[in-house]
Amino acid sequence: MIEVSYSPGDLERKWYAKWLENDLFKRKIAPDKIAYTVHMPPPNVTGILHMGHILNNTIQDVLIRRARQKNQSVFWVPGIDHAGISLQIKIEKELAKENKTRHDVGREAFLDLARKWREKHGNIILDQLKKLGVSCDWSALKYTLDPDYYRTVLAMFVEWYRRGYIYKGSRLVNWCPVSMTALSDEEVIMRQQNSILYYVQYEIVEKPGTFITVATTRPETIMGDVAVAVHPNDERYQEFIGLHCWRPVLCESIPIIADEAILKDFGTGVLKITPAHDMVDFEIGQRHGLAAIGVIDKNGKLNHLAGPEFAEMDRFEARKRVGEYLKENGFLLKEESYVNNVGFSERAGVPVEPMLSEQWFLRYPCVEEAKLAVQKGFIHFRPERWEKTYTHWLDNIKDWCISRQLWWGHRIPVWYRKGKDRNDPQNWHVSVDGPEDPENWEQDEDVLDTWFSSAIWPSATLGWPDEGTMAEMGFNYFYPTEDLVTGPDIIFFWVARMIMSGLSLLGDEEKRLSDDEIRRRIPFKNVYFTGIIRDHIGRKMSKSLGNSPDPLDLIEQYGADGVRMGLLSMAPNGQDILFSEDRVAQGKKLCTKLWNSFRFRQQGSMEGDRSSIEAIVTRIDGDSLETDDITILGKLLEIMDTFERTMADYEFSRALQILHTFFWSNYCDWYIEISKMRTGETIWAVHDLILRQLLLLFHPFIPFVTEELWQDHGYGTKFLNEEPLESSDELRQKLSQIDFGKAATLIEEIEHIRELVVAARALKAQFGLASRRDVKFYFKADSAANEVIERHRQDIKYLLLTQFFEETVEALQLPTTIVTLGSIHIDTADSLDIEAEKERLSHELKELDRLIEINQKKLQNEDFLAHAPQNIVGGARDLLAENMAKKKELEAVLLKLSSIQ
RNA sequence: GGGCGGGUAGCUCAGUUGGUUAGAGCAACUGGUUUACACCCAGUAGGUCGCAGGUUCGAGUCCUGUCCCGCCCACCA
Repeated sequence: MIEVSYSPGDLERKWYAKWLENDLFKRKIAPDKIAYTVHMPPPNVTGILHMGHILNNTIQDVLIRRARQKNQSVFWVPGIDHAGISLQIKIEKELAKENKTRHDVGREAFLDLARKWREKHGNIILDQLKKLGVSCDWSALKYTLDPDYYRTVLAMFVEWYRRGYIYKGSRLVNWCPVSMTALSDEEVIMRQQNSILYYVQYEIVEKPGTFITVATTRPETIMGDVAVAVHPNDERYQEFIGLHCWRPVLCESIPIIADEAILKDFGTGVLKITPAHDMVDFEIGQRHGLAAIGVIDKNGKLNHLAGPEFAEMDRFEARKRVGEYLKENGFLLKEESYVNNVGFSERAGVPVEPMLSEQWFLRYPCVEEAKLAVQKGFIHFRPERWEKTYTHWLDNIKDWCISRQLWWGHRIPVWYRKGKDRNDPQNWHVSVDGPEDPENWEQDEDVLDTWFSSAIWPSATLGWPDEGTMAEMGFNYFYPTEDLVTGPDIIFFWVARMIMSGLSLLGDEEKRLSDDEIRRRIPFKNVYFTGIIRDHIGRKMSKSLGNSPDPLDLIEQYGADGVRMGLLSMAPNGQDILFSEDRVAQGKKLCTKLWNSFRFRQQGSMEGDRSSIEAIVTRIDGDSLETDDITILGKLLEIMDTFERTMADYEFSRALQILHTFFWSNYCDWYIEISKMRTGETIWAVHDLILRQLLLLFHPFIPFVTEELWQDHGYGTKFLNEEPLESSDELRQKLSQIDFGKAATLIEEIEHIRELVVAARALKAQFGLASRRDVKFYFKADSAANEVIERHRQDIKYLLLTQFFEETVEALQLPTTIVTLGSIHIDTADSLDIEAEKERLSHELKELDRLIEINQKKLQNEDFLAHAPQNIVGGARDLLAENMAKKKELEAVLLKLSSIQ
């Protein structure tokens, strides 16, 4: 017997421990079964659990548990990411408290600190996930800096280097002056800024006293100007092209050139060219063979090339000072405020500095195949619209800067011969294990972008490229994986790169991959993009806003089951999610209701065998079955079908809605109430059938409470998730002794009874008699309807809480309501306010008239009759007839009322 | 500048290939402890489906235009 009240905390801890003890989540290579694999997006070691994790992992757990119910061999691979730049910043901050930099402690000591931090804090988020009930195979947990994973990442670098996709070059990259490293384009986020547009005059060398005016937001880079450019067709400046002008700061003569890239209608149409500090300028500089003068250092301060007046000055301070200098010396024509977009470092939150530096780059492999894989449906995105975003990115893809000037991460496996030119590949050694004579070499100081290491995640976690480990992990069995569940914000960072990596590396280099080969190499077949969780007014959840609830608090308060249920119910397909704690509370309510429905069940005899469907079915006596039993079972089979369909489309909240309505409205509010009138084993067996099925259907969403009820109720000896879930057809087979042939008409009959009960209750409520039990009802119906009512008379009386529900042959002078089966009168026992009643009925009559008019109009329309399909026309006719009949009844009652004065 | 998503009841959202009288939950209001459940039950009220055209016998659903809100991409200094 279960406890009186449902309290999730203890039972959730209990069952998670038991599941782990019994290796319920452990993968099994079972060739006779279909493999079903999912990779958990590895959270960062520095991460703290937020609502996004909860949603994401709940969805995965639902998919995984469903797969177990379908008797598939399941492998859910958990992991954790070393979070390169993020943890490095954290450790540096800790050092800063002691006034130290990483250079003070040295590389090895620094890495030790980071490792220790990870050991201490790195598993917190995984422990938090366990509270949610995630059923992943913890024995397969992979960390991106595990020794074998580390080697795999290096092997990936070496292989791509060997194939010619990785190269080293001096390019203008996004530089973060705070983290002191290069960043990829994806790590730069554009933000709107209120800037100042400075109009600066440059005097023409050949025409003293004549000026050309440049508009710039970055005066601090003027010292790096090597030219001034205009559009070749710009009439205003034709005479100046080919001449020179004086650079206003650090005075020097620089050429005036023409280039198509200049926009005539922006600012003055004149652009200052600073190749070392601007992407466009860099390209123009390349085209015109101009030098690049870098005046800003890696720490964001100006250097000696900016001249003694500005050297050592911070770039933003310098912007102000140069502005003042220009003003004081008469170069500044005017300044105006101006809103522009500036790239910021995602992690450090400061503007990035385009900086010329030596970096490693990846030319993406298999770009075309990656597009095809999705276009041809080998990989299916949900919602599908993300395909466009994905394809658009691939169409405009640029080489990826993969080197980072950090220490925490996978160190680039390139060695340079000591004392030789590092830029000459003759002096390079590229391998996983390094040169045999390490004393003559020094390794590249940089590490790889964290996202580079996670690009190979799906196959590396399954043992690739080591054949022994692959066999042990069951690579050929579990790869390609089935579903990936992730946020659309990392579609470029992670999803696209995993696809390209898999396509490129899981086989030899080929000019063009065949469709079969693409299918073999892709890392996953479906990508489900979740929505982003926002607060109740649509703002992104963030620490600084303090609008993000702590998931652990929620779990404490509502149980993991409640949180899972609540979150899924508020997560429509592919749209952002407005968080509402109210929904979480509702999630818990559902669990409580389920709990209480079992307490109702336990009031009945618990003698009968419940250990299987077959056992339950043998307890059913076909002759004792009533309309309500067949109806509820028929309804169950019906919703199982729609449930399956919506789940197959990954429409979780809709599927839940279907279950919820069946359980709450059909089962609890109707069937349980009706069955209170009944006795005998058959009715309890029907309850067992329904409850058993409900536990199975609900289990993937609320695993804990369903397990508790399953075990307590004796539905089986195994764990609930080891029990297969029948399809509705299989269940129908097992219930073959029940005649569902007439279920459709029975459902209609029950609908009519329900309509009658609802209407009669409403009548009772309208006259304020809801609390009274001695209210008398009369009904008037034709003979067919009378038979139906007679069959359900006891139920009706019970549901209306009345002892008196009798037939009358003529309309009575009592408050009345008209339903399909006939008219219902209520005896208010008080003297009737005839005028009020007439008004109430007239109001109802008006509504009926409106409905009648709609259908009459339709049926009088010849075009409608000619074009509309038969069932629609028939439906309109039936409806009209039904409403006409009701109207006739209503008018009869009204007439009766009018006859009494 | 380009692309995508959204605008349906006070709030959050369903509404499947156009087809019977546009739904649910929450909130509001009314009444109720009847032996599973007040984390409950019964009932009431609340909508010109952003706006304007069009196609159609029929439009929340399809087409065109338009206005808001949100996101992504993009080198106008």
